[in-house]
Amino acid sequence: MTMVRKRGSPLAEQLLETLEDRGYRDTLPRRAVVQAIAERERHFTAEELHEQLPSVGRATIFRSLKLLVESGMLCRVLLEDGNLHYQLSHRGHHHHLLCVQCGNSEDLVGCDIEDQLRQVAAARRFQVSGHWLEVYGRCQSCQALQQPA
Amino acid sequence: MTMVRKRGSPLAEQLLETLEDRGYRDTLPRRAVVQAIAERERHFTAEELHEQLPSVGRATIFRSLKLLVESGMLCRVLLEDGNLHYQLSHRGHHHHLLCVQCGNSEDLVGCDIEDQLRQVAAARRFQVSGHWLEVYGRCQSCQALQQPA
DNA sequence: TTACTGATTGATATCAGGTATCATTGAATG
DNA sequence: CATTCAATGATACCTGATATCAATCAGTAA
Ligand SMILES: [Mn+2]
Ligand SMILES: [Mn+2]
Ligand SMILES: [Zn+2]
Ligand SMILES: [Zn+2]
Repeated sequence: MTMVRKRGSPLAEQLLETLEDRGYRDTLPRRAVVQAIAERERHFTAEELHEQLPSVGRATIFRSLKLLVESGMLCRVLLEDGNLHYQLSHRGHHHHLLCVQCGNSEDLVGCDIEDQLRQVAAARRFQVSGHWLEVYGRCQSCQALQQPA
Repeated sequence: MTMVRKRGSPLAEQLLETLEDRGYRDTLPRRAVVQAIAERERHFTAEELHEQLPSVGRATIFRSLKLLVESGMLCRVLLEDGNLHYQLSHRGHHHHLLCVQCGNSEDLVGCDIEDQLRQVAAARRFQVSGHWLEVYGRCQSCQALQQPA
């Protein structure tokens, strides 16, 4: 009945290493969660993850998500309907172009929204320390699918 | 035991009129909710409102909030801690400068973030239809209060 | 290898914010 | 007034998440 610690995908291993570097232990439930996340290509909810991993306690699912978000490996995505999803984060700070039709999200990096914000806020003596931005619309493929009139 | 329909503040009356123009009835619970909101200067939660108006059913509180948001008279404010608050909205689309220290929020109107977004997204063939933006930082008075070194 | 110890886990309870149901009430209209 | 359907509120329920806490296990030291 001894569970074997199997090697996960390279991405999963990398995520686990980062957690270890931060002082968190390499546990079986954690491995399962991280591996499942590493395999996902789209944003997901905590519940979806839990359905996929019924052997992992719900609390542990949420604890792992929080850990990964705090460590910058996971980002939270606010859908237009107000639901909060999670998604692997490969880069630093960025935003999302969320397609309201197919649900896909593209990362929006290197835009100068930050500088813009800082400027416009500075004019009002407001010291910007952070922000939250989600962009909703239709992705290229969804446009192509229905535009051809 | 017949409740009297009292006249509310000018702002409350104006909000109610807008609701009536949209086909919603002028009811006693609605008046109470709208009046309470009109008196608030800061963002608040549904629960806070319910505590203030225990005679109004919880469901009605939420229904009224949704109505006012849909009608553009109330805006939802996403705090940095993830909590959702509500706040009177006097103008059209705008954003908030949220002070993480005192909790106040200033409206950010007339910034060109929208155009920026549309441009940067268009370059990626993404058709922007909406967005959500909250800006966090410190307001002028909170800076003044603690900066004097 | 084994012993130790605190981090981690999962069952459970609890919470916050919000929606669905539905019998009852009451605002608007004529 | 009488009618009628929008609105209400009690209740149950739901999603997403956290608090508790005894049991377990990963990492380290012996
Ligand atoms: Mn992201
Ligand atoms: Mn606002
Ligand atoms: Zn799409
Ligand atoms: Zn402030």
